[in-house]
Amino acid sequence: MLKSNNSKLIFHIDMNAFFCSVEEIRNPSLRGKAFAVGREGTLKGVLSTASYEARKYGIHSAMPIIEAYHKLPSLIVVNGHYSEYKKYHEMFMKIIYRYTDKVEVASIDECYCDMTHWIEQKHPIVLAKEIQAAILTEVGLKCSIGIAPTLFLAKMASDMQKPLGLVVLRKRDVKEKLYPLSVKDIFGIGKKTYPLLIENGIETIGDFMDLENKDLIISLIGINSYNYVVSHVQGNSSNVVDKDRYSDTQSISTSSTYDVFLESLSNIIDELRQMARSVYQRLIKGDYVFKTVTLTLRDQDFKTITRQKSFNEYQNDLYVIYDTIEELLDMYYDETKRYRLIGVGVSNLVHTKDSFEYNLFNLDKFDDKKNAITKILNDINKNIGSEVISFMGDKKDK
DNA sequence: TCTGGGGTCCTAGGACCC
DNA sequence: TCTGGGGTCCTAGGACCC
Repeated sequence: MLKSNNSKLIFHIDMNAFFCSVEEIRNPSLRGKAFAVGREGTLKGVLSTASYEARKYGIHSAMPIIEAYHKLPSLIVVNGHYSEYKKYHEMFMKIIYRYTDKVEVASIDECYCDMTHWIEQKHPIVLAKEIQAAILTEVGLKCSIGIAPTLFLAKMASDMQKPLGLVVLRKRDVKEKLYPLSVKDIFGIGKKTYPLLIENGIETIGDFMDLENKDLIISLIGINSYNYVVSHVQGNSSNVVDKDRYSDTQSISTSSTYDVFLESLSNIIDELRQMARSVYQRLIKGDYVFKTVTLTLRDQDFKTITRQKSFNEYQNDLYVIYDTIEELLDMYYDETKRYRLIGVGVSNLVHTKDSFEYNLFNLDKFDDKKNAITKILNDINKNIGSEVISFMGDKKDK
């Protein structure tokens, strides 16, 4: 049989319980125990990841800590160490780059690889086992690898077996292997859409693909979402691994939830300025300029509003962020409300060198200013080292 | 049970222009 | 006594992901 020229060999490589696995390496006494990564010594907040042992008790990522303790009072909760996770990310990625440079990094614990060029030299399963073994022996991490002709199917395949899974999913396997799975296993079906489908009797991917349900599903989620899912499941979605997919940042933001409600305006302004500095530092580090500043406020009823202001020209000044945030706060702060979360963001970003107006009018001043402000920021933030962990495991962990 | 943080993308409505 | 229509930009909200 002739093989299509476009046929590709895509791997999706996914670290198993990544944060917990790193914590086990750092502290081997955690091994085999029911533990989770979150915030030590508090009942507020949610978990980032749960160990496989903890998952047996129904504990998963994004679960409120108090609820997890309810399920398992002896649960161990440890603080996360994000900079460590980044180091381990670099370590396992280095191994993957030995095999190909056609890699799309999807998040800190997973990536897609185009392995098509290996077909003549090595059987895909042999190749995948080799990579798994290298990551396990050299870094100490277990991963699952999904092998398929498209990115979507490869991701579905890597989810099917954990830990150290290795699943091949060809187009002709879709009916047998994918159709029995729940619709919630589809990338893009989340906690709003899933119940909607279930209420209407659409429980499995097979139900979703049944043409008899087509009109019903379109009435529930719209034609665009319907077509999106169908083409992905059929294996007609992208097989292009795009190294640069996430290289251009669209927005930079920070936000924080407070244990006690923020009551005074001056208090809120202080916190927002601190956040503005942190956003600005990342902006400078990425060498971006911005056009839009966004303020986020969430009140005691969990109602969230975002208010933004855009400029006609690209901006690079910390004080523009300060002033805009205060302006927005003046306009939209409601003193009868109590706020539990506040946040600052910038968007409409371009790289400094790509900003025409910017180059034209401000470039000569830019480097001096940038260096001066970076130095000030470094001084200000020197003593702020505490790390807040904010990353969840994969969807299966939830 | 009581709901983190940092992102992306999509949609809908209004303003504005021709 | 009727009030086009397409394109684009902006804002706000929301779903979803890890």
